[in-house]
Amino acid sequence: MGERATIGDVAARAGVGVGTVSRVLNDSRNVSEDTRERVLRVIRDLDYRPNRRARALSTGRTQSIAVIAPFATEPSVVERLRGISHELHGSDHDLTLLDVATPDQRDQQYRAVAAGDRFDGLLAISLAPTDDEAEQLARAGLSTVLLDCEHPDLPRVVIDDVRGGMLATRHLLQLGHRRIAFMGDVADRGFRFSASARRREGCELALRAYGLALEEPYVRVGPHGRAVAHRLTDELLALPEPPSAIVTASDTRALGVIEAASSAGVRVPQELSVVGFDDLDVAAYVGLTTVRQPLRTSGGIAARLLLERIGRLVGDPVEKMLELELVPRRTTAAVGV
Amino acid sequence: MGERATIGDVAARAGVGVGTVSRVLNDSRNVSEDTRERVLRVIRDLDYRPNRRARALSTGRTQSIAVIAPFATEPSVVERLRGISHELHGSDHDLTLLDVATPDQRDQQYRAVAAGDRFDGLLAISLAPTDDEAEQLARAGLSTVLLDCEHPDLPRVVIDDVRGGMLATRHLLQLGHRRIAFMGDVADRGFRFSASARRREGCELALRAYGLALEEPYVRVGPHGRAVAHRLTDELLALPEPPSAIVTASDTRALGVIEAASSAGVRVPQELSVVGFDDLDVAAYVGLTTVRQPLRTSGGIAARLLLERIGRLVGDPVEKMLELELVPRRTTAAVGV
DNA sequence: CTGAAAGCGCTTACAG
DNA sequence: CTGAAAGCGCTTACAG
Repeated sequence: MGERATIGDVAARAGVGVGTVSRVLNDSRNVSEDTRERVLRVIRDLDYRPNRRARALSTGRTQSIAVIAPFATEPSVVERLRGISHELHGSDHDLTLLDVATPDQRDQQYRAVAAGDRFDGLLAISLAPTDDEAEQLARAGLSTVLLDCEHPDLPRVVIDDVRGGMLATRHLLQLGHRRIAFMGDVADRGFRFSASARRREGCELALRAYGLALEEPYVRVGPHGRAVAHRLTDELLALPEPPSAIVTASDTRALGVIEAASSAGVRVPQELSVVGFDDLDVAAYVGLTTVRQPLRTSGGIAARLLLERIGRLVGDPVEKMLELELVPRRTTAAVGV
Repeated sequence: MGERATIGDVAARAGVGVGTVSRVLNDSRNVSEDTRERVLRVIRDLDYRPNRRARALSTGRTQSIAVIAPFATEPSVVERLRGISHELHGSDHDLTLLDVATPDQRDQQYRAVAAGDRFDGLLAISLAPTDDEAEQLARAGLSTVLLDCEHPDLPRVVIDDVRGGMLATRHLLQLGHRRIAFMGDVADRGFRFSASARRREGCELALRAYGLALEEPYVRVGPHGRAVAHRLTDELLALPEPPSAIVTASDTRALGVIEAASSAGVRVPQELSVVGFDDLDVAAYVGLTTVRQPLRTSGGIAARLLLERIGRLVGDPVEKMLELELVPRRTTAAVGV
């Protein structure tokens, strides 16, 4: 139980008061060069490191930021976390991961964070706060940045999901497709995801420009995941007039679509075109046509934004909009017949 | 800045001392039913939640566990983190992720954790501590569990990597392959990874049983990743007598091998058999023959083990050995010629 | 069963 | 420039 040195030990050994040691540690100025050096030497000799808990209690700052994320479901989240983690390195801030697997947990985590004594800042990925939650966070004085979700009062890093849906759909329209289906998230299972609904809007807008509508049987929604997408694809393929192309709200779903097509003996892209969303690593590998968004970068940008804001209570809720790009690969082709 | 209630507020309003409130919060016994109810009512009325920092300072317990992980490199780590996170839910413990991308960071993070005032426990993934570090951790009284790495003094959750290498190699030998190459990690870049070296040992043992040896040109090592594996495969294929099969130390590498073979016009499995390791989701999708290890489960088991040990200073260093299984799919076949 | 007090290891006015 | 002291919000012997 290594008996760690405390600030008192350092002070005693250096022949000064603890206040002076603290000043050397923080203030910098208002300490004579002599004293500073003596204290620093003792600190080194004793291998003294300030206790963060004590400091936190005293200053009200924790040096720790929370990330709320639907971790278990989306590989894209992992990319974002990488960007965040990278940016936090060397910033002297911990990253505490608050994993969310159910709507209940989502609510719980928001409440726990807003309780307000554990973190300096919050980064929420994909899980938009309610008005109520946003207010709680503000009241707790907790700097917050949203990533891949929105709230009018909070700074955020986002993409134009509507445009993303349009990009995917337009690509298919230009290839001659007319029977285009959309596969995405259920409206709202309590997570308050919004990206999928927006992408669907974009899909509808693009179709409308061609005088087409997104008919009900061509819209399939369900929880995220390859297996679900597989099942939904089976449904689409069983339709009297199956679609010739499917726009999906994520690469993971697109993989499920391809899998289902393959089991059903439907050739991609000859008989069915598929567009994903995200451009995960696996997309390049599989040759998936997709809408690329800068996942890792988005995490870095959000983290930097948060670090800038921590402490300062300024806060016009800026919005950083990241670029999208359609990446055509081998899962889309001109319409067959 | 919502003026959160403190234990003092509760005590005042309930007409008792703070010690009593604290007892209601913790002890349970030694408080009259009357008092307890009164205090609990006030706690509810004031929406009081104890300040964890203060509690931590006072008890020396942080309710927070650290996970050191080579996060940025391995998708398999993500699976493990899921298992850990799942197990921690409802345990009232935070998970702080200490990401490691370089050997320097590895050393830094170990040192920071061993400083000893921020965490109740440590879970180290794939990054074996040195004797020195293990001792520091013990001195700091920090409960530690290792996952996918070993130290004689610490409890650990592992697989038999040697056996894993044997399983993969034997499968190929039984298919008639004799020119078998191994592709894995460089000996040690400072991370202290050991899995790859063990798997290679297993590969050699299996070969020896057939009177074969693992010749130098058939051993290719490099940092983890698809791109590197691609390059190493190019080297192998350029050999005067290229291998007919490659055992890789991870699915990610196996994907790089397949990619390289495809670019080089070498058909898999007809001209080249490939075995991965891990059985990531993508393996099933791609049809990769691989050695399956229970990644997510391993995280859960390690987390549970850690939670059991936190606080209790007992500690015979148990070892939990998880099962391996060869999963034959479409990237291995009987030797061609 | 319960209150008053000391203590956890820091920071930060307040004097000087 | 520097020391002594109060305070951050808890827990936990110590009395009673």
